[in-house]
Amino acid sequence: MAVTAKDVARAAGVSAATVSYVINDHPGQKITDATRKRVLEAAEQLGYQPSEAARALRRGTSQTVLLLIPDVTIGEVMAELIDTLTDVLDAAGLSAATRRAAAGTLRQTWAGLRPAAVVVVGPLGPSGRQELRDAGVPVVDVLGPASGDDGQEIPQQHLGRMQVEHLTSRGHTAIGYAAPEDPRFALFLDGRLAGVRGACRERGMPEPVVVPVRLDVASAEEAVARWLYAGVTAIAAYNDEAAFAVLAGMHRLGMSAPDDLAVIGLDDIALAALASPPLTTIDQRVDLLAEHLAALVLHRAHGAPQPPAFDWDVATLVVREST
Amino acid sequence: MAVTAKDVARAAGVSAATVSYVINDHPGQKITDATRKRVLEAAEQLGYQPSEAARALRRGTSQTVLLLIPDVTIGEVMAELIDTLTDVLDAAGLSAATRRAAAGTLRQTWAGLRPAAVVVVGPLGPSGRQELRDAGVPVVDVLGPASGDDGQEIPQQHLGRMQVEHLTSRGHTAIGYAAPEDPRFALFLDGRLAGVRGACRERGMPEPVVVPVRLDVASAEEAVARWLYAGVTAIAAYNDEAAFAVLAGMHRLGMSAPDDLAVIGLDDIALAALASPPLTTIDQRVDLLAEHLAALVLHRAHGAPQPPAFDWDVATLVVREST
DNA sequence: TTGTAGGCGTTATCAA
DNA sequence: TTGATAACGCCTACAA
Repeated sequence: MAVTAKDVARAAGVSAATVSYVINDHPGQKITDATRKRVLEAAEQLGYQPSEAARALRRGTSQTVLLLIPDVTIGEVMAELIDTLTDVLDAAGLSAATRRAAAGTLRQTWAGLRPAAVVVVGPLGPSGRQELRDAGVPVVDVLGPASGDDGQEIPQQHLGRMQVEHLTSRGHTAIGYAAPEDPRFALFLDGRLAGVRGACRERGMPEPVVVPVRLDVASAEEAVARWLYAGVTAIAAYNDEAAFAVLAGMHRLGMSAPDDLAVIGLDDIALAALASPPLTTIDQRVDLLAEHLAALVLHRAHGAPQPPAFDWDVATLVVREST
Repeated sequence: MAVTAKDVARAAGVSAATVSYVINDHPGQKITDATRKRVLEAAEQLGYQPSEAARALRRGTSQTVLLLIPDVTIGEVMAELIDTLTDVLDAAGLSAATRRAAAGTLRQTWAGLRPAAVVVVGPLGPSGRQELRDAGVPVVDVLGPASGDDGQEIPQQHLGRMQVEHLTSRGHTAIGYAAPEDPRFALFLDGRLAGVRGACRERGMPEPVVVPVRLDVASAEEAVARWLYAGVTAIAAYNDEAAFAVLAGMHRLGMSAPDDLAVIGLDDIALAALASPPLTTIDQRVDLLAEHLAALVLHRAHGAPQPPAFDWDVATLVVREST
């Protein structure tokens, strides 16, 4: 059997209530140093850990933060986001549980858990958001302005814009965009592409030539051919993987970056430096974003001080040789 | 306020106990169809979800499965493992929570949670394992025979062996091994390398020339030079990323696979097909492994039928052009 | 077939 | 400064 507060109380010669006071540093409770010491020692001795279940029942809300993630194969970047978030929350005594946003009814997903907060990484309709709000569950949003005042926006547009800025700084005036086909990428794709489109328009450049690219050479080869036909001289890719595909397609056609076609990726995955030629890309610093989101959760759920607004400009251009 | 069983009971004109019977299909309880219907309708109507906290408190154990993962940057494969595991468990009504194996005291990590089971992906000393066993928490192990009878073994050795088998089938008799430097990879590296060594020995081949490789071109270039000097004609890499590094190093030296040096990776990440040349590798089918682990958890924690032993031979050689 | 009551471990209120 | 007690929501003997 597990060690309970009562066991500790008995060992320390106090009541269970006192144990609770000591363990939680109950504000406004005066505990003798001697008593405190006896309790802590007994707890240590017995390896006491308060039952999360009982705590949650009593407090009406658990210490679990629900991470609603999109229904896409998890890439390196998403993994890092979840990972960092999990670690930081863990350090604050919160435990993260991930669920696919798509799985089952939304209500089913959180209602039983009484989460301390929900971090929305994937899509979540306004009705779902309202449902959560009504239930008093803090919602922290990774995406989009649709989330309202407590939402935070990954400026996906900003990322697309940065890609175009770099390409034009290299003298390119007609660019193509390598977009993944799977509609489940739409979540981030829409923003990034809008940024690219906007940046082109502002500069008086023609619309970007958007071509779907799968992660195989044949598909990429075809895409490259289309871009060439359209007179494009540089490609912005949805992410580094798409950029790899473009490079592979070019390679197959006997072309090489940046002379035949310049390529810029997005994410700066570990392999980006190993591409041939090494891939110019953008590091969106998802680690910093994760820390910010965690701070936001702590603020909304635990009354921690509100973190300063996130500085999206941390995204960093990593210039290598493909542009 | 959250909807409780009592609310449902009131709405359906029955007692809370009856609600519990209906919700849980309590075995050996006869409930009138009319009553059952009324209860289910009321529950649906009110959006009732039983409190996990109260359930856990009552049953003495939560519905959470703890995933102890190694303290390494999460790669595509580890992400897929965690991801699949989370999904399958979720479908069975269990929720997965991940923790770095290294974070804090082990006891601290699980004791409060009263997990339904612990899946050990990372390292876990025998004392820790014993502690869990003493507490009656089922342990499911991804790695190594050290885990005892309930542990499952990823045959890391088998994977290394497969690499060598393929290379020898291509006529190579002297091979090199590309090993990541970070000691935190030791967990899997040791097994894979042992498999490579064993396979070489069995075939009367010289010991593999093990060279550390970081994910940058300079490091890889140096490694390739050392292999050439040692008279090696083929490289087995710890994983696909290391293989990419080797290819990049060769490229820089004006060499190309497989003529100058053959390269085989491990994992079959999405980018493997886009390497130049496309990377021969091994798909270890971590998705199937994850499903098996989940079945094992369900068996040990929920009394589900014991799954058949996992067939490690599902690992599949993916032959492309780098060998 | 359904209802009543007790207890799981914790914390908050109130009394000592 | 500390202790007794009730209540959080659920499940399950047992009683009706």
